[in-house]
Amino acid sequence: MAQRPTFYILDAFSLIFQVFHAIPEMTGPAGQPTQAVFGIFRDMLNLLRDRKPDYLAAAFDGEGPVFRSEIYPQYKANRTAMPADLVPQIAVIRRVFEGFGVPVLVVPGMEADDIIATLARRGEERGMDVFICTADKDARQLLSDHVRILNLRKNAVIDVPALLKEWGIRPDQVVDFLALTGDSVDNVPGVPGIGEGFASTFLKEFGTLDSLLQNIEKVRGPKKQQSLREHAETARRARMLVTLRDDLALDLDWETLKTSEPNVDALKTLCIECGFHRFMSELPAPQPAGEVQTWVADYRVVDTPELFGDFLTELKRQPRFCLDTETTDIDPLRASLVGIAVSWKAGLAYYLPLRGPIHCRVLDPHEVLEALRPILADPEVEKVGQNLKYDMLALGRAGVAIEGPINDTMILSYLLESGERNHNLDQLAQRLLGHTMIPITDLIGKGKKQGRMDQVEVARVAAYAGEDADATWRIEEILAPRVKSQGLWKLYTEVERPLISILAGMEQVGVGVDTRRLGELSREFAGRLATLEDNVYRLAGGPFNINSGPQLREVLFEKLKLPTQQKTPGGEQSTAQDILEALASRHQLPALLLQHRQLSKLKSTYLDALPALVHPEDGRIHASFNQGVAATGRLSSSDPNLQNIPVRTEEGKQIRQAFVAREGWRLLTADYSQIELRILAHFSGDPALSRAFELNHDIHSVVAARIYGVPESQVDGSMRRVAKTVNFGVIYGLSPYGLAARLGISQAEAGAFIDSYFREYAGVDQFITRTLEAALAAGRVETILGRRRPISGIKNTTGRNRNLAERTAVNTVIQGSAADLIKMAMIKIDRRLRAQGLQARMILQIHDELVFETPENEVPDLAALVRQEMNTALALEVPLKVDLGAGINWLDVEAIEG
DNA sequence: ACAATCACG
DNA sequence: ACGTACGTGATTGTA
Repeated sequence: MAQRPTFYILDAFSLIFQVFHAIPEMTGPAGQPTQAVFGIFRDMLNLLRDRKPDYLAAAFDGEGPVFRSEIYPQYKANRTAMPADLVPQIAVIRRVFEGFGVPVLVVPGMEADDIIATLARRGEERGMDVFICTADKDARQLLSDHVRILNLRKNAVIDVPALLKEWGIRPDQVVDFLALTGDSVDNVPGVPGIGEGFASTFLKEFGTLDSLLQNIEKVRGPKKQQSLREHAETARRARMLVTLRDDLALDLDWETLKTSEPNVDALKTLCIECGFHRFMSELPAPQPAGEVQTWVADYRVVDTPELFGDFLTELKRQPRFCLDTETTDIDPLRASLVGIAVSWKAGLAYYLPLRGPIHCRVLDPHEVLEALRPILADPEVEKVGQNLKYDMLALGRAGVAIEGPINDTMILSYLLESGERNHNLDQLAQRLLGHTMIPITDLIGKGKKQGRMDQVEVARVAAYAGEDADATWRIEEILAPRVKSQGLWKLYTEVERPLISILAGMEQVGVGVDTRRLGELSREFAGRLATLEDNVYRLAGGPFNINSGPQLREVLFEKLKLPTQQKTPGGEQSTAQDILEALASRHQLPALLLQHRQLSKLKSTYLDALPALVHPEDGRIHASFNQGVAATGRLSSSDPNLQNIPVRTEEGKQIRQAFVAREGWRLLTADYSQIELRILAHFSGDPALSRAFELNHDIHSVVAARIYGVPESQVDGSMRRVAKTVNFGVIYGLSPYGLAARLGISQAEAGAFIDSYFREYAGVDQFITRTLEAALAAGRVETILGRRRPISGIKNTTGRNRNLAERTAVNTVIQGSAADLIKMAMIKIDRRLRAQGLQARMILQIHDELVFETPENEVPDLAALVRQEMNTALALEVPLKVDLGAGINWLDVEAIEG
């Protein structure tokens, strides 16, 4: 059967508003707002690439009065004027459509919806498969066998069966459905008291709105009856408003609606104007013949002893150089060296092959490493690299250390753009040099049949590795001056840079793991899970996959008819923890599900996953501590994440028994007590808060006493719990809604607590105001050591982006300053450990906690040293407090009194 | 690849 | 009138 041609109709304003609100504020090089342009650009790229439409059109609303306003003057009256940031973007978006060759349709006095309806009908009549790209619910009345709705952002298609599933109705019932429920987006009224659920039930029973209104007496519930009687006329009128016209007299030339080649030049110009560098490489057609980006590159393979001798002579003359190691594995602690690339001048690099395919010439690894050793350790020679921690570990494994001054482009980039998650070389090269790097997949492939670097021709590895070293060198020359001129050099040289080798050391040492204990716990949990499953199936009336969201939803909300509480961002009924906890009072099943969830999470994420990550050579786990990820300045941990080992529940805690010190050694833990609240006290200078810390009082009880207005002796557990939640709220960005949700109280009550808190702690209120003012003025916030994070959206005059921006601003100052503090402590402790010649090693960092492994007899010395350095890492206006403990594993630690 | 969920600070 | 607590990473199921 012949494929039907496809016709994609874009509801321009629907898409524009959708992306405008979904994407955080963005600005182009000239400071102009660009996020809606960006979103539409991306949608167009995706649409053309993934769906390859045969026909395309974009519909805009026409100028002039709309016939619906004549039926109902308030139509769309609740729409605020278009946001000021969006207005200038519309013209640019029209250029985007133009550039991609999308015909734009506008009919005076007609809304885009009616144009779309007409296009859809006509397309269907011509035998096309029509897809309407819109977020508008009205469009659902147009659904048919060959007309569907495509949500571009979710890439989800709504068709007739999907409509039946969601609303329980046919397309011809959609207008009646919307007439009942109303449509707040267009200010179509609807019948009060009738939501989607009732509308669906009524239409299933009565078929149409008219039939329903004629049989109001048969409707169950007197209130519903009355509301229907009172608002019958409104509903009839609403139906007229939502009914789309599919009979406009459009003079269509189908030839012009055919998808045409994009105008790459025009789109490129637009990308440059808007600063969309990442799109440049995704544009379909090749570069125009005229100018060619020149990447002058001279990459030399050093594969004979003579060449290596010459290379070494040159290298020794360099005060600084860039290096990049090529290995067999992305995990440096499991990797073997394949080669080393070196550069000290833009456009020039040398590659030293150490391993390769059998027919390729390589150098003697031992000789190369021995020759490099003194240079890599030379305190006078600066080593530049991208993610040097990797090279330190990979070379460390081969017995060679990188010491002395270093310079890391990944970290430089992170300090400049802490909000960016990607500081990898490919992106930096693209952004800063306009150069597209050779993808690693060109060499080793991808997916299942991925090869290894040592099986690739030396010449090809040399081109790849040379480019890496060369690009890194060039990037350092751009970024280092920027970091200096931005006033971030001190933070770089005194905190981030020294931290690199400390983290490498922590990863290299790793942590001991008792895999037998993990196995025992896994078997124990498996047994408990089996029992739980039996009971779950019995209560559910049959077996199903408890881990499957859709299956679980069916059991809870359809089979057992439990009330649905809340939807996920994707529009599904949520089965998250708090929902199940609320449902536990109505049925036995949710409580069992919660237990099952907890145990299966612990088993799969920790008990069963950790043993696989134990290193075969030393039986320890070597996680990564990532320095360039968290936007606030925190570290993160991965492979495995050792910063989220369970501690909050009894079941979870047991897993910590499996993290052990070696024979005769101890684990020593040191955590900052209430670090974020102390930092809040420091910044706010609030006397009440500061005094509580000076007197070493229980902060949650103190706050409880003040917000309840009672003496501390009268604070009970539940008051303390409320105060604790409020305290956390202040750090995260307090709102009545959020506090109410967490405490299970009304927003009004939550608001009262917040007011009370800010009355008692006026300094905190002022700190928040100050922070927001500074954020608004500078577009960014700063931590105690001057680490910066841009706050986008803070200038929005309305809406949720603004609120999010404000919460982010306040939280970043506190969380980021705490991160600065513990980083300082790590550096000072590391120095003291070396200076005093202790054998103890720092092995973990968990945001406000450090874990060390130490010979038992060094415990007292280490404890004193750690306490002192942590307490004095930075001079704050309030005292710091550190809790210490030591034990043979991470669970059974005994407190060390200071 | 993405969404939902949940482990931690 | 909206919908949020901040910051991470891993696992699972599903498309």
